[in-house]
Amino acid sequence: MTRWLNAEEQRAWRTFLAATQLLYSQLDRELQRDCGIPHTYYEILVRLSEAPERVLRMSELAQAAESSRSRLSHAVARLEEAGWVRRESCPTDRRGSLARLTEQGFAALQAAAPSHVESVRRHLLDRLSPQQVQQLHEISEAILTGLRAGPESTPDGRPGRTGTTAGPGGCPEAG
Amino acid sequence: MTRWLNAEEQRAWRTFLAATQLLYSQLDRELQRDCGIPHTYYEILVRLSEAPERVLRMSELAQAAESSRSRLSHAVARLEEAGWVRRESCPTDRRGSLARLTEQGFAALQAAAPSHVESVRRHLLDRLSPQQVQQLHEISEAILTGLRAGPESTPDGRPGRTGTTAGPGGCPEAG
DNA sequence: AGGCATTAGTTTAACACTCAACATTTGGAT
DNA sequence: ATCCAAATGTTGAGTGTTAAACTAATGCCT
Repeated sequence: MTRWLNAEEQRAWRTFLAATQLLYSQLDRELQRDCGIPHTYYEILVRLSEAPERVLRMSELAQAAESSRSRLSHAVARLEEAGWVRRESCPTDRRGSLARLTEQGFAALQAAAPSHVESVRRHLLDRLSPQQVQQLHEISEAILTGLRAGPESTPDGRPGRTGTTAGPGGCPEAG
Repeated sequence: MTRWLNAEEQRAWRTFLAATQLLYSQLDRELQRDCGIPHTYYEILVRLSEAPERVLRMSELAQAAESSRSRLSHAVARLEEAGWVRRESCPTDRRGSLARLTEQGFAALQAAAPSHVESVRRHLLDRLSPQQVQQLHEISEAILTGLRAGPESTPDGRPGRTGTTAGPGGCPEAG
């Protein structure tokens, strides 16, 4: 019953997996080395820096940074200790709280950005042709749309794949 | 001096980032739910299952699973507690140790594989045309090659990109 | 043989992430 | 008005990851 991966699908999946894992661990390591924060924290600072007045509700920030509420809460606590973010109470909703990027935080982000952008270029964009960058964009868009639609939806416009080739003999080649 | 990202590069990078992050967290969550281990552990079991006699030196396993030695050491300790992997001393090198997949571990992997493969299909492969799968493969190869070559190497066969468009006005759009 | 850099693997501590439980507030339904 | 489900945000426990220090064995070099 299981629709195992055929050889080409398997190669594609495993290569993708390895490439993205190495890519992110490399970017994370460089960011950690250069400015002492993980990439997810950097992402939070970026989203804040782009918001009007550099303030956002926690929940909006969580959404913007693709983070869970819990993770964001922990992260902001840590960024607050560093003096890069300040929490304020929300005037219109007593449940809520606001996260504001401090001047110090903005300065830290400005200091970190050039080397991070350079990393992204060096490890990703410079390795791809402009056409591949375009392709990667479209592919990512498709994946994202599927994931955002929720786990129940089914991709359409594509022929059904129920008849794909059979799986492994003895061992699960499902990496 | 900084080669900031232009609009298209920025969109591509951010979409890629969001898509892969959501994809992996989704796959991880489903694997955790269905068989109680993170994806990195699953990867370890798969690599062991494919090795001759289902045994590998720790260092070989680390390489195969794209893991650091430290991480692997922790992971194998945990998998050993579960009875899925057993450590043996290496006969040819007294420093070394071998990790062997137990029958129990193999059975657990077999049980986990179908639903995991289904996840990979549902969230990734089914969303892409066969051509896009091919493109993703090539893109991943390119990234991987660059990363494996080491941080010092420069991509070749591509025109230099020193003259890209300038960066942000006030704030680092480097997400 | 002796010395020593290298390699294999583990360990510790600090940190980040997840899940579930929790307190609080909101907003609608009756 | 009252009740209750839904939403906001935090917290704590458990788990995984990382970097650096550490032990032990290897193999080369003289």
